[in-house]
Amino acid sequence: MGITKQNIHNKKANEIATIAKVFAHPARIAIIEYISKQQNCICNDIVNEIGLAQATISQHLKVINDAGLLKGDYKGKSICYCLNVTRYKEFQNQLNHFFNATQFNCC
Amino acid sequence: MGITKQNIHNKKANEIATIAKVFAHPARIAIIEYISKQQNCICNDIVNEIGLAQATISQHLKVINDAGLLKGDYKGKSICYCLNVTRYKEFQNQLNHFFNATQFNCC
DNA sequence: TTGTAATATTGCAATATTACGATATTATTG
DNA sequence: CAATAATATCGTAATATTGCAATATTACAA
Repeated sequence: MGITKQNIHNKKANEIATIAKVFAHPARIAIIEYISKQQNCICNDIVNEIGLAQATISQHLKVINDAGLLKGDYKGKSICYCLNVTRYKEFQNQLNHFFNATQFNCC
Repeated sequence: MGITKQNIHNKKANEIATIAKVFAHPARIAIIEYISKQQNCICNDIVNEIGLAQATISQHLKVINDAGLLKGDYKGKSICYCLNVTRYKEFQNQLNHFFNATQFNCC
């Protein structure tokens, strides 16, 4: 993208964009949905479910995790990935706050 | 991205991702915020405000517009861009629906 | 510890996005 | 219609994201 200019925008705009980016790929939506439905979530199941290579799934999980949306505990040889409820709600609130702050004066 | 595999995911996942993508860049957040505050919004003002080239702003506006979020009317020599309230609320609802549908059974 | 199953990381190729200068359109004004 | 101002599009370069095979880690089990 030529030169990155994300730094010219204010902090809040960057925060919203960063949150939105996590949800901006259907594979990540599918992964989040799938995790949310499981009691014990194992990555290998995700691979079978989503239809992408293990490396790719792992990469998407990293994006979700880096955003703070995951908690992972080892259960046997697998990791049980779980959604971080607090963080998740926080994201929802921040997005709603942005939406609600938008005014419609024009036209 | 190697080969695009967005088609392997279900329709709803793609819809959410498509919506999120609009908000996944700080410049677009800034543009939306700026438009929301104006009575008469002119692109040239946006250029001065955001600090990106006119062509770049126009490109971002296209993304926002293609998502159905804009209405534009010519006022004199300028276009008055306005947010499409209905569509905007629709997006907010769809995102909230997705968030609210997420369960937290695990861990 | 050694072996094994699950997950993460690395390296690389393909595709998408971002950014901008130059140029083309468009609508208004004269 | 010609000139002008505002906006869109084109072409291209830089950067980011996505995807996967191969490989490395990791945690448990034997």
